[in-house]
Amino acid sequence: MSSDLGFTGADGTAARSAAGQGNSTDQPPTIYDVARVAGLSIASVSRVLNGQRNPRQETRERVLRAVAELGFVPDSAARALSARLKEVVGVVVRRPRWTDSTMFADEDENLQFPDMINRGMEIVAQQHGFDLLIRSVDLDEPDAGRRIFALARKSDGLILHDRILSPEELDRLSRQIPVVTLAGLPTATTANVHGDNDAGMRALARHLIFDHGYRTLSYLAGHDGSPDSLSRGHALADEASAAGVTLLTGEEWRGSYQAAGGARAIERLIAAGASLPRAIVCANDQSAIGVLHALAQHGIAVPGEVAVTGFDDMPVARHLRPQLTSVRQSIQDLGATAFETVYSMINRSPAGIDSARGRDIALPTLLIRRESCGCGSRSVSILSEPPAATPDSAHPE
Amino acid sequence: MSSDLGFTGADGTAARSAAGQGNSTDQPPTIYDVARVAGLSIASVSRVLNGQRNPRQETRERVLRAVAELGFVPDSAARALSARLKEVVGVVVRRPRWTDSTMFADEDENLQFPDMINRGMEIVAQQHGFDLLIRSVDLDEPDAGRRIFALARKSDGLILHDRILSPEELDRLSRQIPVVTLAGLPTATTANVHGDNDAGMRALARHLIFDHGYRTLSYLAGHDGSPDSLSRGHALADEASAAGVTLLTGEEWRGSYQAAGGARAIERLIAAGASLPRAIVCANDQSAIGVLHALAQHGIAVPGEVAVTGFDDMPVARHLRPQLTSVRQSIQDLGATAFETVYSMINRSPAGIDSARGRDIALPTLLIRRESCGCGSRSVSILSEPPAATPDSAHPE
DNA sequence: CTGAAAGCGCTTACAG
DNA sequence: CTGAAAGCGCTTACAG
Repeated sequence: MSSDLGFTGADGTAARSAAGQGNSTDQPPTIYDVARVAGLSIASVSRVLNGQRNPRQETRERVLRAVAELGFVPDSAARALSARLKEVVGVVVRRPRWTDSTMFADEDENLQFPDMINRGMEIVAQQHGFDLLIRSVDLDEPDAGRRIFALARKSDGLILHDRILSPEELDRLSRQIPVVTLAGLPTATTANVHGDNDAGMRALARHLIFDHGYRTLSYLAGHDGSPDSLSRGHALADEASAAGVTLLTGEEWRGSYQAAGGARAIERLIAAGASLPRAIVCANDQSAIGVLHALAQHGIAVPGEVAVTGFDDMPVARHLRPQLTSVRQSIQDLGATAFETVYSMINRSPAGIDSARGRDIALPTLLIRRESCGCGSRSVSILSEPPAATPDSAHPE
Repeated sequence: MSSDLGFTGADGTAARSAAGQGNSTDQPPTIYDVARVAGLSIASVSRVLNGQRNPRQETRERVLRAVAELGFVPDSAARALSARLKEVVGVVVRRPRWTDSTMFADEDENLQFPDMINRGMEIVAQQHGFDLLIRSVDLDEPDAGRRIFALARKSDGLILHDRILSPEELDRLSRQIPVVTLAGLPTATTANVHGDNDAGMRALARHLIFDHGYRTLSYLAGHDGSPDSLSRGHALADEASAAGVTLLTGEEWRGSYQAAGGARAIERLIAAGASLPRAIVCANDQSAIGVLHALAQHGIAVPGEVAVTGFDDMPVARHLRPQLTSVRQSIQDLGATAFETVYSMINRSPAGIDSARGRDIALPTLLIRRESCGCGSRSVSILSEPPAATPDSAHPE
């Protein structure tokens, strides 16, 4: 049991003298060293290690003993080359531009979103013996495309956080290697994973409209062209028009998914003398933080005068004053599911890859009512069930 | 210029029909495809691509054209195997145990520290065409050692955030592959990178003792055996004894580097009826957050009754009430330097590796005076220069 | 300057 | 069940 963990028997010298002269750098042992020590062929060593075609008990033991003695670990490059499996999934994150973060030094928080997703991936990846190769790419980079293709050649599959490739590039890439996006929409050859924006936003919209009775809303969007921002916006617009409620949108309501963008939008509106809606629905929590900040600066009471909501329910949301009403996504699940999806595509079965391709996987979202919408202490107008201050209300499926 | 970026000419069909039948999955082109299209040998293609032994202008052009047409990117596994360079550095992070984070849901913030270091690495890695393979390891994992050796076989070098390996394992590993630690102390075969704990803590200690005149201090340590925590503690003890000031330490002052640990320590002390020192010096900012929290719970004024300081100067430090006095480390530099160090060890020159081994690289730290030490608005007792509320005072070199 | 060939360290049909 | 051999896709001496 103890020697079974490997590396234990390694007195070192014996193994090392066999491996070579190495003074400052010992060459790690190869499968040939193991075969020699075990008195077997490298094929047998390989079979034992990979559990193929069950070898004789004695063979197995000799191999295992030699492996432990030498501390042998197969070289991944050789393994990858011959088995056509690198056990690596590449992850592409868009590097945050430092342009929008002067005002909120903690904007680093924003890193949390992709980082938390990656964390979810990593946990699952590990269970499958995979590692993640995370590469951040700058949108303005001239050869972002090349860098992603290069990453692809280091990986068995790719997960893309953002839209960086042109549709043509994405198409070519996803023909060569399994690709899963978190960026919004599947294509014929890629799968996509996303939070159920539609259901989450509809639940939130109904809560604001019917439970609180707000008649004027605005949508503070995320950055241009973000599919998440778009689908949230659509769902909200749909609910608003169905209920005959006014919804303000447009350029002046464009944010950046960052606190600074939300704050700036509010500052401009106030400077322009615009009158604010009864509730501001933000594309994400970060934007809402900026909005809360700007409103506080101008002494506008939240939720008394203007209600504010977020989306994502990041950990920080419950610590804001007032506590932020938001729509929870299980961020780690997003990552875990994205990984499971590429993994199923990678795993040999060309059937698997074809069944996953083109799929759009929506993960459940949950409306979390806190104070900033008007619930709790200073709730304003409740038409249906009493809104709870605790996270318990589910969205309609 | 436009076609120089690659991938542009790829009408696809021509290349693909050459590459194979592939319906759902196209095989990426290999160097053989490029050679065929260019009418040259694979050796020439390789030379052009790697800038070896300058080939004729025409040869170069033909290769480049074929590469662009096919969208060729070399397979990393094949490259790694034959060139003995993977262009990957493995990074081992200790996975945070979820035991200590019940009370502070935002303890995820703690992830920021290793994440920010990794970010610093990544930026530099990218400049050298390297990627980072980040693997988190659980201390309790029975075969943490094996997982790290396995990571080593996927990498050209390793950066270890924490102490996980036994000294023997670390020794064997670092003989096989360049290893840089961030964990505290170099060995004969590894290099270490760390913030200059000693200078930073001494500057802080002198500030508290001489500028503020505090005569009783305590050191709220980090988790057991942390070299950073130890050297900070030593420096503080040294300054305290030199100045004839009382320093409380010991088991009751042990924290965990996390907010919860700091809060718990204070709670216990108060519950035990212990009287608090004039200033509590915490091993890091997170601990200080917990301490501030606990003191506030008991209505103890900071810095009026008890001063509190941190270490690290995380972004959040300036947003606390009172703003936290701390010792700044450039966290990204820590990562960048760690990478530069492994990189220099990897880079062929056995001279390079031997000169880096055994080195202990200290990065400068900077005392940041804010409110929690007693500076600024409610400063208490100033013996020397007026402490500024802004980050400007340097530590003694 | 260029090409043919060996070799990197594995896995996996193919024989026996 | 096991071994000899081919092959994965590159790089790099070695000839020419």
